[in-house]
Amino acid sequence: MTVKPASSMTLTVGDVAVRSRVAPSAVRFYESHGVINAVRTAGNQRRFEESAVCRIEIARVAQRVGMTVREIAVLFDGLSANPTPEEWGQVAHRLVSEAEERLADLRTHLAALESGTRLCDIGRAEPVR
Amino acid sequence: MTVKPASSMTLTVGDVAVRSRVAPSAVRFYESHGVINAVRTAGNQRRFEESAVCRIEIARVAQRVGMTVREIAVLFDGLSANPTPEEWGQVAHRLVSEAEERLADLRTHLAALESGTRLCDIGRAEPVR
DNA sequence: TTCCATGTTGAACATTGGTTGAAGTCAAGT
DNA sequence: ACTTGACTTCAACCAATGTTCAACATGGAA
Repeated sequence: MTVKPASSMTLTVGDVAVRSRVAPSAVRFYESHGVINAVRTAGNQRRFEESAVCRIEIARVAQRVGMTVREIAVLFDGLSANPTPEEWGQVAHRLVSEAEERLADLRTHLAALESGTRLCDIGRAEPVR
Repeated sequence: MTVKPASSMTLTVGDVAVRSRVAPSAVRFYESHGVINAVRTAGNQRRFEESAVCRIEIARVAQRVGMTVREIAVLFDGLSANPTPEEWGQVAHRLVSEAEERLADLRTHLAALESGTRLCDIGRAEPVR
């Protein structure tokens, strides 16, 4: 049983840029940093999978929750050229887990600062007795 | 009824650096960007409130969830020199809300990408019939 | 009152995440 | 075959978030 490539590596830098609403320079930047992958044509031009668009869209929201481009590239590391919904699901899960962990850290630290032994309001003004 | 200042503006850059576990250069950086406030001694040296330590500690965890130094400075904008626990609580709440909003955005976008009309797995390989 | 650890400023450097521009190549339509 | 828009690389630049260095000032302890 064979599979049909179904539009494999057809998108140019400009195509990806338009579809993911980022500048072409950003598309090249993401490729050079391993967020997306490309093959080259005989004439040395990049060609991307449709999945590159998705990766970029995910990368943008991931950046908003504090992930670096490097971390995002690692997140996408084992992802195949044409990821299955299950693969996307795993990536999404790892991303949400990471973001939840950071939010939990935020809450923990804030709680510690507000009520812990080393609390924020030490040395505050007190009524003179 | 008067209040006792209780260590108002006594901390040097080095004191704040040690207490908040950042470099002295970072303390100066945060002051220059409005994350913390200082008064100057007659000899032009910075003096900080204890609250500066807390601001920096909050700032560090806030950065981990994607907030910029500028955004953090805005968050601290109305905060008094010696904030009450209520003021800290408000700041903490605004911070957590912002982080939750970003996490919600992340979930929304991921859900849209995974299952929406403009889904990630369009053009995927299919068995040849 | 002198010492020197710590403070000050300013500029240069580093890293991350890109954008812009120059100079040249590719490819798609006529 | 030519034109023209989109592609290529490389380098310079930008903003954010700091660090480091030089040159000089301060201030608390002996």
